[in-house]
Amino acid sequence: MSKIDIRYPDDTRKSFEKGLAAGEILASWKKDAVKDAVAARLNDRLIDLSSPVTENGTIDAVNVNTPEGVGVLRHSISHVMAEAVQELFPNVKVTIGPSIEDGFYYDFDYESTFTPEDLKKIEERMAEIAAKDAPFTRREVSREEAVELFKKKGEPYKVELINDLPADVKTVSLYTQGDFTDLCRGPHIPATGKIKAFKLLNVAGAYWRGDEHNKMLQRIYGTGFATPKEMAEYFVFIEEAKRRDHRRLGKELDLFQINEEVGPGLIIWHPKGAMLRTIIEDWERKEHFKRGYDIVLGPQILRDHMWIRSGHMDHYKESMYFTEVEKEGYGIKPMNCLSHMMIYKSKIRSYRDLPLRYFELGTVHRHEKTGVLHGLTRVRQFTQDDAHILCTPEQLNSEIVAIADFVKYAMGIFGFEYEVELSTRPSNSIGSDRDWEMATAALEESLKGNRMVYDINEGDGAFYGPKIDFKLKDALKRKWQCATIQCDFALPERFDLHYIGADGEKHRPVMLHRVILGSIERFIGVLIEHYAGAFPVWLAPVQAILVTVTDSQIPYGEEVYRKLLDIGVRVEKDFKNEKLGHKIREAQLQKIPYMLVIGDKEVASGTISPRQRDGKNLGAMTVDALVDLIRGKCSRYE
RNA sequence: GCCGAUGUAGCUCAGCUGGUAGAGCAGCUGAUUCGUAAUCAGCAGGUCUGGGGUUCGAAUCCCCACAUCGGCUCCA
Repeated sequence: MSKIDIRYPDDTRKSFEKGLAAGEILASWKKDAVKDAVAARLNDRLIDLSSPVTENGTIDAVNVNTPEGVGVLRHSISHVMAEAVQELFPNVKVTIGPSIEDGFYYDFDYESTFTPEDLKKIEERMAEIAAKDAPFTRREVSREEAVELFKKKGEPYKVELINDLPADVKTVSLYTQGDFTDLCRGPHIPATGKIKAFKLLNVAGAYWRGDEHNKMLQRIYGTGFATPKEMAEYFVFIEEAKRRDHRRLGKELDLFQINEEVGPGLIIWHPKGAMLRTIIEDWERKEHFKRGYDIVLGPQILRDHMWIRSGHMDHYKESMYFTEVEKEGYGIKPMNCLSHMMIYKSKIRSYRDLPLRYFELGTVHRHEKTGVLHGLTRVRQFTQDDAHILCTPEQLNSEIVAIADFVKYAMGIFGFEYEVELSTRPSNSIGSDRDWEMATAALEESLKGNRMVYDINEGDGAFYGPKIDFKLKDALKRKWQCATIQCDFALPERFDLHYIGADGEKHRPVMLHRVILGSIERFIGVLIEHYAGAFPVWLAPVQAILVTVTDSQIPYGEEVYRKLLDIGVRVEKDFKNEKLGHKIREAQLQKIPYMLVIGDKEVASGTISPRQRDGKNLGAMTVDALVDLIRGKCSRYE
């Protein structure tokens, strides 16, 4: 037997007989190294604790309290769920079951449907399997052997998966626990006894291999944790997230409604929501002027031939609404770019004019499929903080960098963290290969030049060009695209845009489509959840509310009210015949930043006593002092 | 669009196996005039999402539509 040399994370080294199990190698390093371990990492590869180690390298334990470790645990729980499901429902066909953020799922093909009672039964069966402490065992077989095995078991999906593996894959690995064997890369926990806390959450439809042309399977979602305590904490988080849900807060704070009678995906902004939106839009206009944008406005409907020329008719028709005016077909705009290009085309442009930056708070309509609508974040009519920048190819990079800076600044203002993705050419696209390469390279170089961290999203670009997407997360960690920068060589070509260069010749400009907040509706949705409805003073639709202790202070209260309104403070009054505690509570539930208490003392001294939303009492102060306080909190945003 | 669940007063929700609808909060009226998260009493409020059907009788059972919720696909 030959020897292997092993290095541990603390740089101690040992040598072992080749083929010793990873778990044993770890155990001989530190006594408790495998106590919380669910797998091992050998040279950056995850393996089972029971896997024989046959090569030199660095080894470490993967503990269940790490993100990777809990992923292994959840993946193993999904196998246990599949075992339980097959025992309870023998004609179910298994497909795939990975771990995901916060849990796991497994997709099954089953002619009937799983009910909540079924989930309960499955859960009980899983607990029994866990109690058995059955070991997970791995074996490698040839792909032919695996195909035979799954054919015999009557598992066509598994057979399809194996058959679709690349030709150079000669063997596959199988994992067995109890009587259940699954095609799986692994690794897995040593035995089902490691499963201490799990819960099945819900059933949902999911297409086989994520393709809507394929059969719809039934996906069971669940979650699992190292300990019941961690799982309890997770459910507390879920409850908190539900309290932050913008659809709930939108109702409670009286910001907006979506009315069935009016139509799905259409937002009706109530006074407070409209105020919030106005504040954001005013801020945006100002920020755009600072950065050299021109404000423009285009019509809501444009003749069909415009959409034919742009390619929307070929590539976007099913998402558009159409209408007819005097027998002439019109398309309701789903994007703002066409009008902006017509502005560009309205006269001859010189290279000296570029870049031109046209900004519009443009309202667009998109016919979203019914199942995708979601509060403010996925709607059928929305307003974009849209701009189109027409520039020379040489100016592209600095313009993209400037936009990325703008995004960074804006997200800083609202306190958002975000992720960046570069989306490349989709299958259904217009434009030449060369233009796509140039456009993609321009975006990528700007990201790299700015040392931004980003992921690549293959084939997810717009039909006219690649894009950089900036994604924000909502309270339930769902990601929403807000800002985006799209590089477009195709539309300037289609609309024959040009400028006169220094050489006196015509040249083609490049167009950048970009939004900073994206859809204002969506952004506000995410913003509501981000602040849990407790908006900072500069954004709060109501900044302060006057509350009287008794009716006798009403005349003074009215005086203060008029003064604050006049100064421009967004103030309300609550002079109802209720006890102070009642009014404080109502203002608190409305998350108003300042409650201005007026009792006899305040009337006598010509003051108000502000109580902050956080419960802190600021004591009596003059109205002027309060105004200074509020203005101080808003100054950064003016 | 697809899969599943849900749809009762302005809001949150009860309403068992079919026997003609109930609470809390909000609203209105009155009493009370009170110092930092709910004062008391009374009143009013519903074609039980809509449309068909089964039945002597439907909020309850069946079918269809619409909407919402959770996913899938798609997407700002």
